[in-house]
Amino acid sequence: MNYWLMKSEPDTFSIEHLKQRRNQTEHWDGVRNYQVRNMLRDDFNVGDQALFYHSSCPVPAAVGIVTITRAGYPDHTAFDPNSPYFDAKSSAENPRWFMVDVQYTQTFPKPVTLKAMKANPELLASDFALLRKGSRLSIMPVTATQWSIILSMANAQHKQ
DNA sequence: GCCAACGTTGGC
DNA sequence: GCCAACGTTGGC
Repeated sequence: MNYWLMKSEPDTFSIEHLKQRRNQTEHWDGVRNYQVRNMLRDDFNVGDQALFYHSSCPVPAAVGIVTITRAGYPDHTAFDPNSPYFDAKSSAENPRWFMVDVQYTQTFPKPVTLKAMKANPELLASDFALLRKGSRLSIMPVTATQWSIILSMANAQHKQ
């Protein structure tokens, strides 16, 4: 099983939105980057867990956990001419873009902010993809070590 | 295959 | 709103 970090702009789709969806589940559509596409298509497994990360907002932070309930399958928004994610070069016969399903699992008592992560020497030493200069991927892998550091940060913040 | 121009991301 | 960093596009 793998760990991931998945970015979303909370104005568009926050962890609260996910929590309110039917079955607290939603497909993660709209990825239009090949590196991320490859991860969605090839590396996501049912049961994987991901940090839900709020980006492009006042306090960028990992705000909770989601669980992967369906592995990579074609992103149908690419087939819809009315969708902002439409891509004429993607077809049902030869899909170019993929998505997974995620289910709400947990909201952290307090978000683990980007600022706090940058201030954590262990995370910095672990070469965390999120903290790499110029890192812009909307989905990135998280190691088991990084995962446990971030969860312990979430819990430590809770105890304060 | 190179690379300039352009678009996007995302923190600040 | 700014801008650094990166990805994509398309002319050559």
